[in-house]
Amino acid sequence: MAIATTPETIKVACSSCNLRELCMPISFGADDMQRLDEVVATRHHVKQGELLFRDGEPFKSLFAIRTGFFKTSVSTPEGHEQVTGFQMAGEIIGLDGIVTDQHSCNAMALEDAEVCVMPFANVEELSREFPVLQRHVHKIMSREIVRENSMMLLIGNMRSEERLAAFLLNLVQRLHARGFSQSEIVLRMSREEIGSYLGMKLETVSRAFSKFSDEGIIEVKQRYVGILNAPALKKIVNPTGCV
Amino acid sequence: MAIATTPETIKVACSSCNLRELCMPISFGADDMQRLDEVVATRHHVKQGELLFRDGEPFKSLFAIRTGFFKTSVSTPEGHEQVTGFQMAGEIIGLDGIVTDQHSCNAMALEDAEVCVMPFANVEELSREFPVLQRHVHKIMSREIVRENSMMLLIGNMRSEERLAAFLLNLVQRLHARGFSQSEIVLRMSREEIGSYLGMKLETVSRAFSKFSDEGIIEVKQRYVGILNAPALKKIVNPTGCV
DNA sequence: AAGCTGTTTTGATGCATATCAAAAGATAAT
DNA sequence: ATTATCTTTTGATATGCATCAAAACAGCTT
Repeated sequence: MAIATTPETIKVACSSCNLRELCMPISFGADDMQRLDEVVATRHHVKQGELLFRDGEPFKSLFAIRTGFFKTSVSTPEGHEQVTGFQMAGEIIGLDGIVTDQHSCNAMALEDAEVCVMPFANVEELSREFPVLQRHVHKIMSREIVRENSMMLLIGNMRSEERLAAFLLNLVQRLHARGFSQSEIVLRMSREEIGSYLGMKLETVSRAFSKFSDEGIIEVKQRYVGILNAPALKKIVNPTGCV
Repeated sequence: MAIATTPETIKVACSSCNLRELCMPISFGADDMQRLDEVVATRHHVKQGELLFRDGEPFKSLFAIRTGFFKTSVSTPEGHEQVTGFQMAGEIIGLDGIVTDQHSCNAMALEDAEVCVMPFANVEELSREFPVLQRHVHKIMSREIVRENSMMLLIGNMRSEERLAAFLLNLVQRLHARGFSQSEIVLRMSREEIGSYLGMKLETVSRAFSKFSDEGIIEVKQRYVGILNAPALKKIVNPTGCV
């Protein structure tokens, strides 16, 4: 199953986890809270560059990211990679494996990471018992469907600069929800990985960064990105400004 | 909620539905089978061109397509439409609405259609009672996530002709699973809708059709498409032929 | 059958992004 | 420090697809 992970087995409780608001924002009684802790079997560390799971591997568990940063990707037979998402603390990965009991994408740690291993059998069992958990699981899956809908819109309809602007805004918004700066990002992924995610080439990504930088909208220094003019970025994504 | 549908309210049982193998391929005892029938509250007819649900509308139910053909789509504020999927008999739509209790896309009937209305509260209640149904619901959502992953790969990495070839093969495969021909399709959607789905313009879709036709791979007569050389189509999608 | 409307095809041209190439800059290893 | 390796930037050019335009075609209406 999970390959390239350290065999470490720390048992830690959801009930006392500081990420619970993001990961399991559901309210239980004190007694039930102990039951909720049963969803997480163990924790695993994944080192930068290692795979948490890979395409074709048997599916057993979902993973909640505690620390670190992941990318998920699929590939053509010829080896062209398409990054399908970037995931950070509090987010759940592995949902792709449910349908066939096999994972259908790769999940690589872009920085040293720690994940909570949630055997899917546990998730389903507790979901039957606790409607609020059941609802939460459904929402997580639905959210992923909606996110991918909007990615199809982005890749299918927007131009390169709009895509990059949308990407940066989405990233900073999610980081801000985790207590990071509203205006500063340290990218965990390469230009090539951004390009793969957004359906463009790394050179095009680089050029778009340079253009935004020239226009004073952002400040770029390697993987550091400072957002100097967020409204301008938003206007690039949505020129009309309505909504 | 569901707009532009006839208020018809026919109560029909899943247990005796000829689409059950596609829609609810789960085996129950005779007694439990009656309970399963409770997922479907009513049926609705939707006329060609009408919306089953629209972006922003409150989410109450999932819909199982009994007959007919749908497209789902999202839009930019400026009004650019991105078709996110085409759905046919036996498939489930509405999953996008779960996360926010509001639909986030539009679902339009591309031909007169009939759907089974499955109030999501029923689905969740019965899922708690029947693990096999619970698992099925999870699989349906996971399948949608995996499908959208592969759409991102398609739109982000393939060229126009590869996209159209992949589209035709996918369509014919799904139709064949429903008892239709392996080599003939009557398209329910316009060139523009195909283009929107595949991230290309209607003219480009048309040119790709013409090219395939010139090469003798397919036969095109308006919305009728005959597949004359399926291996050639497959080779366009996957030139190396491995896998 | 004739006229109208919307869809599809085909052609000519333009543009955004890919591709090719090389330099500059960062990171890691010796 | 020095060299090697990988990433990023920038430039020159090519190309696939979009755009613009118009004709051909099918489906309706009268």
